[in-house]
Amino acid sequence: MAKATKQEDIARLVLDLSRNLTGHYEARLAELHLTIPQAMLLRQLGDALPMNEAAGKLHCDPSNVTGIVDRLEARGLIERRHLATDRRVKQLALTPAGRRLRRRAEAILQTAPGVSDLPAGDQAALQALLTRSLRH
Amino acid sequence: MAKATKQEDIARLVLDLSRNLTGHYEARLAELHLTIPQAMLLRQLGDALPMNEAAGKLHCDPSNVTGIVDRLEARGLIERRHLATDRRVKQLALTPAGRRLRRRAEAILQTAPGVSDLPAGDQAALQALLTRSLRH
DNA sequence: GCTAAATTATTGAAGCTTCAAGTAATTCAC
DNA sequence: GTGAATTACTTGAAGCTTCAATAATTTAGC
Repeated sequence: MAKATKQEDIARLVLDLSRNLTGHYEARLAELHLTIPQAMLLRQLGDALPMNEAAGKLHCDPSNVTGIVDRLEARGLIERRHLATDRRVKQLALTPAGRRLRRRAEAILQTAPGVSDLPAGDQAALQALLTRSLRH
Repeated sequence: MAKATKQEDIARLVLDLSRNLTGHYEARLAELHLTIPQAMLLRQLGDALPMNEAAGKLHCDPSNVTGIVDRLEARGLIERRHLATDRRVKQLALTPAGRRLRRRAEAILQTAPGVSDLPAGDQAALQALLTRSLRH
């Protein structure tokens, strides 16, 4: 009776797989007492970054970054630095502790359960199809 | 420099595509003044359902359903009905207005931009690969 | 140079999400 | 049949998300 169109089925699969992945990342990052957005932010801080640009990288609103930074800063993982040349912007920079934790978070974000069990050929095919879907 | 593994790339693509899809649904559902979770809940209410089971269908915590139901009920789209045989459970049922809105929400949830632009053969291949990834 | 417009970060409101704790009702165990 | 677990729903806290509004600063126009 469902009469779901094929595109609807595929959309469901994408959302389900996405939920699986984020659930996995959540669980693994919880061991580091990090949330996904916090880890994603650390991940971007190879070099110092204005909050402004961090929001861009994270595909979220700048107002969102404020809270994430507040919590990471409270833990001493990052710090806000006033930029001398433009006193509006605050540069985000890792502390030594932040740098250490970032390495561990990155290792977690590099895994992809489910996907990693596919044979190499299938992974390549999947990558190509997803890329094409995204382009549209 | 990126040195990202292929599985990491694929995970990114899945998350990106998922973000695209939910962004699309959000925008279209906003025309009906519905959020995605609200539309998902309406979608499940072909027949009346205990809140309990609704939480299961939505893959979320029961406490979550309370708030979503509060808002839909405040708009007169659904109602809580006490079950006579077990006074703990509250059945969720659509009102006539809810039934009408549900049809419009379903039409939106059946679309899948990006995916729908792939040729039929690619769609089938993508569906197979995603299904296999989910099984692992 | 000085006003107007644009830009950066923050705050607050509303909604979703999870978890932990609490209440009410039912079931189980004896 | 009464006391103890179990189950259904709710509430509250903490975090993420968006949007709208605000303060501080910078840039542009004139």
